[in-house]
Amino acid sequence: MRAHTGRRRNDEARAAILTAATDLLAAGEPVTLGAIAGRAQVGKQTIYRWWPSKGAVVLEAMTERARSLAPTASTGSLEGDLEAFVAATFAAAGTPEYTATLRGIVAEALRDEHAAAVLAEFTADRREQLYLVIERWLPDVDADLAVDQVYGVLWYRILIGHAAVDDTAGRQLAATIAAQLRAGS
Amino acid sequence: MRAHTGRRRNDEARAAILTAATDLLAAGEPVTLGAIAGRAQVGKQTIYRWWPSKGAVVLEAMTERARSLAPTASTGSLEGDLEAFVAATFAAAGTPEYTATLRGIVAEALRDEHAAAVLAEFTADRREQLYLVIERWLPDVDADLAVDQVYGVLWYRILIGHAAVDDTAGRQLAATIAAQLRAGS
DNA sequence: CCTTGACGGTACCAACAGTCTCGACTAATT
DNA sequence: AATTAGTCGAGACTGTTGGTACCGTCAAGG
Repeated sequence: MRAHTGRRRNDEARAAILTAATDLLAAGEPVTLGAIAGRAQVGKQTIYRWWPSKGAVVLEAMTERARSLAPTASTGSLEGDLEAFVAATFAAAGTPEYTATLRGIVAEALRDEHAAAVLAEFTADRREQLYLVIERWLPDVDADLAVDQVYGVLWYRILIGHAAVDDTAGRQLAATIAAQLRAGS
Repeated sequence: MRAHTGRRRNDEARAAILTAATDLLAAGEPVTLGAIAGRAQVGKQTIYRWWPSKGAVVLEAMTERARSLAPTASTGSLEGDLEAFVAATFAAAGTPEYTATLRGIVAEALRDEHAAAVLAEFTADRREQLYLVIERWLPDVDADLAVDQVYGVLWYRILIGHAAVDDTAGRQLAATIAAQLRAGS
């Protein structure tokens, strides 16, 4: 096993590809691989050298962006923490660009197994964040169902589009879930 | 406006098309238009004469099948009715064929506006059924969020696949939602 | 028997995911 | 400095699919 030789991976290209992907998603334009490559000023092969499929690119782009939404500092109570986290999540996910992006991601995941795997990872990460918020106050409660209720309502509304995904909805749901968790402990 | 002349619509062809669509979905095979037409022994044009897009066909096929799942007779309590309905829904939706079908439908809806409209109608119908169950016992409660919690968990788990969608999960969720509704009334 | 319109079948088109090849470039090894 | 390995952007190419156009045929009303 000899050391690496040859030209190294261009990180600017990587960043440009991910940025192009999120830009297209957010703009509502069709996210084709040609469009990503064109906008990133990159050859298609450069994309396929590093990602197994188009869906994987899109999901990685999205995942990077979502890292910004982390649980905030404690507010002093389960109710407060939960409300802050869930409301922030709903408010962020409810913006038109973000909604379009999340829909696009599900579409990718449903026809590409690589993308599905990354989506599973992404959602697991999100659930874990919420679980941590709950566990801080109620370490012994089984919160799996409660967590699924929160993200279930979020994704369901995003996909179907029949009801609002916003700050207010998030607050209402958080209060409901908090009461449910307290009753179950 | 003259009366209708010419050959009439062949209802066998319509049925064959819808059956072929559900068969393919259930079998997990790729649901392409050519495959539907081939399996139904039908020309592609015959499909496009009656449906605006592939997604519309698939969704109509699915909707017809889902009509079978209706709310059952009352068991004597909110808790009982809710548990019966939700558990039956989860049990039905959790079977591998049905899960595959539902995923396929979302995939169609995400890239075809006709399909999206039909999916919106379909899910609205499902919510209405659940709402009726609740309203029978708690006519004055605002059940919108509770309904979304039920179907949210269902769809979320179906799409991500991280947790079971079965009888047991349905029962647990139904009990939780029933308690929540009682507390809120 | 003639017109109307649906039928099955198939050739066709455009868009797209993914592969392959090309000459140019860059970094480690010799 | 020369060699070698591996990346780069670019674009041609393949295969599949959704959707359209056209064919000759079949059924029903006038």
